[in-house]
Amino acid sequence: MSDQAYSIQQLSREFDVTPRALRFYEAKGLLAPARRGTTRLYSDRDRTRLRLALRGKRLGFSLEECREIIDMHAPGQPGGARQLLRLCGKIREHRADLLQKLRDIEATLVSMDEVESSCLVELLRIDANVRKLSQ
Amino acid sequence: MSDQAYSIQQLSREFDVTPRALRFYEAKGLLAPARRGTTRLYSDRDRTRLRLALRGKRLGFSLEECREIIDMHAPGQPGGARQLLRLCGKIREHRADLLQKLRDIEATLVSMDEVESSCLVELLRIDANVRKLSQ
DNA sequence: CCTATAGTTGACGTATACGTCAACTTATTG
DNA sequence: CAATAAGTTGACGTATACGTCAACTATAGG
Repeated sequence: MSDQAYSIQQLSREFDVTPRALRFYEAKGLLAPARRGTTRLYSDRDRTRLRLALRGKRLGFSLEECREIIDMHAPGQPGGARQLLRLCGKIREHRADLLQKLRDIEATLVSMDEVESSCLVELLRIDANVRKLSQ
Repeated sequence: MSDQAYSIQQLSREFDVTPRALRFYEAKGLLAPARRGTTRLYSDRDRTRLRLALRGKRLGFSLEECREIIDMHAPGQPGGARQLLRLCGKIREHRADLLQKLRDIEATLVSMDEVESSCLVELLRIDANVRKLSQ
């Protein structure tokens, strides 16, 4: 376990986001860096949470949803049975959402393949014509 | 090919979006319904484009990106070789994006499974305790 | 000690994606 | 024909996710 601490610039460069975005994520409860004076010190935990947040964003989740998903992983108090059941429910919801996205991706990839195929066919046709004419 | 025409309400109900959203998508060039007087008449083509747009939205694409993706399918002028090559490029970009999303989904599903497992284990532990106490 | 660099907190601006009136026009029906 | 119902175009409001200053602080190096 590397117990590293990162400055806001280091982290922002590593994940290609602006310092402003990191502060915004903090305000939204996604990150909670320590402080040395007023300066933020990001831990490996923050780094992991950021990674998960950006992954969620790529999948079209809002920051609020990202926080919900990330907080599932949070190794905190497991809570009572009631909390655990709620968590399981949330997981089921988000999983259904993800499976829908999976189907959407499959379908989109298929139709992209189709478009690309007819595109290549057309290109070959044009190429054939050019060769014919320049013969 | 059903040559149906839909009112704005019909379409909005079918896809669970508001009429306002449909007008907005039209303003953004995603839809182009015919008119009877001033009233919009949506064709099956509009219906298909709407379906693709909503699919794109679920995957986190902006309406602008959705339009770009949808316009690929548009059976219009195939354009010259230059246009076709540009189209192939666009397809490659979006495909890379989708494959990244696919990896993101896989990873998220895996970690959700992990969380759910430990959640269920904890629930069983609690349940065992309860049985023990009420025995 | 002075400067350069990195960091901080407001505060306001902006792009996207609509929601929500208001005011008006058609279209249908008892 | 009068009253709903459904449609239209502005116009302004709102939530999200930051961008972009401004003004100030802290700290390390020459």
